[in-house]
Amino acid sequence: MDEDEVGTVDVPEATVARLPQYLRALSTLAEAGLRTVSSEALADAVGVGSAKLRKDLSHLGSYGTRGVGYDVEQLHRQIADHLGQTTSWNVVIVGIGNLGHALAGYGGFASRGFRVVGLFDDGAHVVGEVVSGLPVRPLDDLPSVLRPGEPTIGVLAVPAEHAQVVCDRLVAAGVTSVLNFAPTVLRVPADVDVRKVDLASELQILAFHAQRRAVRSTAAAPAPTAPAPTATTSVPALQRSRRPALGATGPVLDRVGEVV
Amino acid sequence: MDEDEVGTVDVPEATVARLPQYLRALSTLAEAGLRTVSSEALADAVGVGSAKLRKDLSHLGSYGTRGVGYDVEQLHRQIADHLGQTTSWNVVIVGIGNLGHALAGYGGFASRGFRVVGLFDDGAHVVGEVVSGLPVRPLDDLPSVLRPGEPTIGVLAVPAEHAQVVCDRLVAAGVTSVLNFAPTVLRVPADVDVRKVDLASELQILAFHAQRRAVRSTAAAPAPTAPAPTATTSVPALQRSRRPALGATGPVLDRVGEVV
DNA sequence: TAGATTGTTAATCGATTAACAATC
DNA sequence: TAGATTGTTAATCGATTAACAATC
Repeated sequence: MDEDEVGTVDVPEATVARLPQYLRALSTLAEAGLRTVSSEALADAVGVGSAKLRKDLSHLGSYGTRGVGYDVEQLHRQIADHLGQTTSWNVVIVGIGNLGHALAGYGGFASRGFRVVGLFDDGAHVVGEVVSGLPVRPLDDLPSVLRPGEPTIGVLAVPAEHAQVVCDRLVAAGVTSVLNFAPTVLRVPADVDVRKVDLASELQILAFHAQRRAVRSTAAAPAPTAPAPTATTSVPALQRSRRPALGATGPVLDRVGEVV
Repeated sequence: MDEDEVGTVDVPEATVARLPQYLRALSTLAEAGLRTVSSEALADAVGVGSAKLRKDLSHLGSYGTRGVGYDVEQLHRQIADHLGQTTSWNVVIVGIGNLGHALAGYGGFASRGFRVVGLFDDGAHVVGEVVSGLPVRPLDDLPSVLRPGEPTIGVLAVPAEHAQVVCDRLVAAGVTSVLNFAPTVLRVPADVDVRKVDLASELQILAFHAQRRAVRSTAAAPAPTAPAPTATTSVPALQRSRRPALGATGPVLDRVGEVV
């Protein structure tokens, strides 16, 4: 560790993913009038351990003051710098369906320095419509909106079937950062960065854990000697689990193709 | 590894997060008429290494056939089982703003076995409105919609300021799985499972990497002996990086409170 | 039997955590 | 100086990966 310039030192991915949370917590603290904060207090506000927080900050070359803590404003600036929050980023949204619509109007983007500068869709019924103050344009207009030299993030909110094609067009137009809401794997050149948000997956993961809790609590029941007692007998739960076991409903088959 | 019953063996978190992707890929393969698939091919479709896939499946106690591969339908059933996809899950959405609206109409939920059974909001202007076929009800109606015995997932799409209060009410009503779209840390009892989706964070993480690429490519430029050449001279890029350096725009401060 | 592909082993890597010496 | 809190070290844990023996 020598140079301290932003972007010089390597920051672990897990740390990067937490930086936005720290930043947000610091904003809240600053608004509350706090000038200084300890790793303990900040970590707490974000719901992580203080050791992890300090480790994370150490990757930024951040300097707190021993015995005192961190200067809230300075640390905020430092993290914002690392996240590129000093620059305003342009965002284009492709696919103005249900979700694209919502994203176009999402206040959380603007407040963190992201400016939605273009909405795109090739559906005849949407093109031309004005959404959140911006006209929906055909995909062909992409190049005219993407100013080379201005960093632009592409948000993909199209159905899975179209995701790859649309992504290709974004890349062709010079976009190198893509946020993909379609449940598909996108193939992109090595210099393009793709992040994926899969809403249904999130529910599926929750369901996995919930089922597990349910099964566990059932499994913990003593093997019934007589015919099993009625429905949901209270059972010695293992760790977590308050819900009764799942009532079996008809099987459900996964389908492809639907999104947004 | 003895018993093979779903929910018995421990499955690593990283694996759980990939199961929905495998499931989806298997659906696609099945639709394409494939009866059998090798770990190589399936892994490929999901964008992971085949070793990782096989390791993941081994946690489920899955049995493929050496020399042959996996039976597409059987593997699909097996994973669906583990994910609790055999049961239909109820979902309630709280906060019918921009995002809640979109989620209520999101086709990707239904197709994966999630049924939206209730929409809630306390805003005078939304209550009573019908969204995607469901009436928006006041939060007080929560208990009447949540059938004890039916596993229900709560989706939080309210502004950050209200997230904790609303979450408390969900928990009080018996919800033990929460998907949180508000950029706040939720405090919940140990038996409640919370997952968070922070849309702005995703952009921030992309911005971090993009900035890094930009800085790197600039840093790789030979120290100019004469006054630096104009603007974006082509520069020996390190690995990735095609974009010019960021044009500095005014600083942007983070704010709290806005969501959805 | 020969070829293919699994399930598992062992090595490696990255992330988390607790503990503490450094230092304000 | 005494108390507080950082930044870092070292131990631990979990996840990834390559390689290969088992076996269809």
